[in-house]
Amino acid sequence: MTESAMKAWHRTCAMQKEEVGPAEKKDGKDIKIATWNINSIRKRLALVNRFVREETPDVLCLQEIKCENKEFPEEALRRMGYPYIAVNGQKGYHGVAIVSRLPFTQIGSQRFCNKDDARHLQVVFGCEAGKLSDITLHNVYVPAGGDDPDPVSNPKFAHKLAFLKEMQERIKGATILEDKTLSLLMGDLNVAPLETDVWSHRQLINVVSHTPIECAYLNNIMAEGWVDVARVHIPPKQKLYTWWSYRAKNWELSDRGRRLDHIWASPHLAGSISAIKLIKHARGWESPSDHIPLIATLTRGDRQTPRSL
DNA sequence: ATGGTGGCACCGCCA
Repeated sequence: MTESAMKAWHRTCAMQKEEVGPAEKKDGKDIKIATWNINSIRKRLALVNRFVREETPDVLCLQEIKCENKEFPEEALRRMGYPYIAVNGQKGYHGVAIVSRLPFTQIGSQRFCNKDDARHLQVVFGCEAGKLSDITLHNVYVPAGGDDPDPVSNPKFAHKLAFLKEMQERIKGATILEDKTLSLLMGDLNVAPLETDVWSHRQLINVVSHTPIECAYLNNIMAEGWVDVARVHIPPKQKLYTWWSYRAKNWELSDRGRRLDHIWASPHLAGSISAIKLIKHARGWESPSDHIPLIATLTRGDRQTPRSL
């Protein structure tokens, strides 16, 4: 681990000691921001509807929508209460979208590795003018990387590493702690960085998603100014998964999961995240996605700036 | 030790 990666990790640990936690009282000013790899939006529209009725997120980042922009079910999502919709779609593969109750002031997407893959979408939205500055939200779908963990023989793994490298260069939270940037980065990052992010560290050490090089690359991105918010709220010694393979006979019983989906915040925003929730039972819904939704609750104070670290 | 499932496209690809 590089020195800066170490610092990023210590930021996460330092926050834990402050017990920024779910004990915090809701006052109606909370914003809930969710991420979910839906594995085809058209196939699972009913599940999205169920999720938003049960959890009422204000903003929802979707990955693997697997459709072109014009096929995205915008009208249905508007009826679910999301008038603001940003889509970066692609026929058959990948594709990301952000649907929101809060208006966007900016929408954009970045290309990675000189490919036309739809793997990124960024929006800026305000949180009640004057109370908290605008938040930049990145929705990312990192390439899975194929099966062979060798970038020489497996171009998909090489692409994954190159993608992570570009992320480190181009998507920064806050490089120094004094930087008051308020940013969120969430999505399917396809890397489970901690030993407790996989069902067996020993058995997955050479399996794509948990190899040392990917974990190092992910830590290097984090070192550019991100806090792993899920691990602020859920201790790193505790097992935590967001994905269970379709191939298991009984996903729940065998419990061979991995934490591939992440919620990161820039340091000055991380302190305003009052809760992280994983909707594990969504994996057991009828015809489910292999990923579950994650929700971050952002508690807006009355102060001009959020609580700092 | 291997193969197991799923979505979309189009008869294989990607996950």
